[in-house]
Amino acid sequence: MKMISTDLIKGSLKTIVLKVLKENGRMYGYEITRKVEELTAGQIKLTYGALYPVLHKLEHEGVLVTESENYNNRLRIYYSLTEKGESVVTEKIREMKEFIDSLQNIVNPQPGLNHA
Amino acid sequence: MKMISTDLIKGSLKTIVLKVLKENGRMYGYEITRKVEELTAGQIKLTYGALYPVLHKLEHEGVLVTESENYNNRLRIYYSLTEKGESVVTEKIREMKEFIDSLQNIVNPQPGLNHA
DNA sequence: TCATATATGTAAGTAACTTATATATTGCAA
DNA sequence: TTGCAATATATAAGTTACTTACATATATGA
Repeated sequence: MKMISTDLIKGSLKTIVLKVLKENGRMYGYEITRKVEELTAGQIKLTYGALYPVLHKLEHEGVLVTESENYNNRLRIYYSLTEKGESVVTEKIREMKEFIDSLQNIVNPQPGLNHA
Repeated sequence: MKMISTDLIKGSLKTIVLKVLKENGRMYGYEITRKVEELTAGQIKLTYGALYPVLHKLEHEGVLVTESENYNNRLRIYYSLTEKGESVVTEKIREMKEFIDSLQNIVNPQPGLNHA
């Protein structure tokens, strides 16, 4: 099973990260990539070069907060949504659902259902 | 109803154009943007600065061919899929369907359905 | 007469990524 | 005991698919 082209995924990263955090509460970066892989049956694999900068940016914007911990001599930086983050993710998900609907109307058009 | 953020749409443009051309046969650029707007209830509006370069590129790659015509003193350049284009669009649609499935598994996770 | 719709096009700029690189520990297999 | 895969985070340089702005021209309706 071929992976999805990165061009398609590009743009969805932030929403994906936030939604996974909303579902699972506190998570660390590495864990997020694994969760996304699991949810998408390996179709979407986040790269760390994309993930960490996004997490830092979201923290800087006050959407996420961090807690550092040590597990088995390995640093883990847990991220969780702030109150602001909760409302951001709600809006992002709404938008993504509309996006999915739009794509579905294109790949699987229902004749007569849309007439502008 | 707010439009979908361009970041999300970015990456889907090529597939959208090709799929619409597959459904409707011969179309000109302006017509394509209108059709996409119609199909997505105004959610996705292609910009000409993105559309025309993509059409030219796809023509250059042998995915599309053009026929110029004059309608009401206005130039219309009709695009249609080549044989190569047909197989390209089939693959693109397959990929987009997987993408939609993946996004759906994220925004609407089904517990217990995915276990890696 | 003036805005809106129709129709195509290019050039400059942005930013969200990818790819490559860096570091360090654990655990398992050869 | 050596060496690779997995775990864990991170930055820097480069790419590219777009957006925004600009350019041109006709038809149509207010």
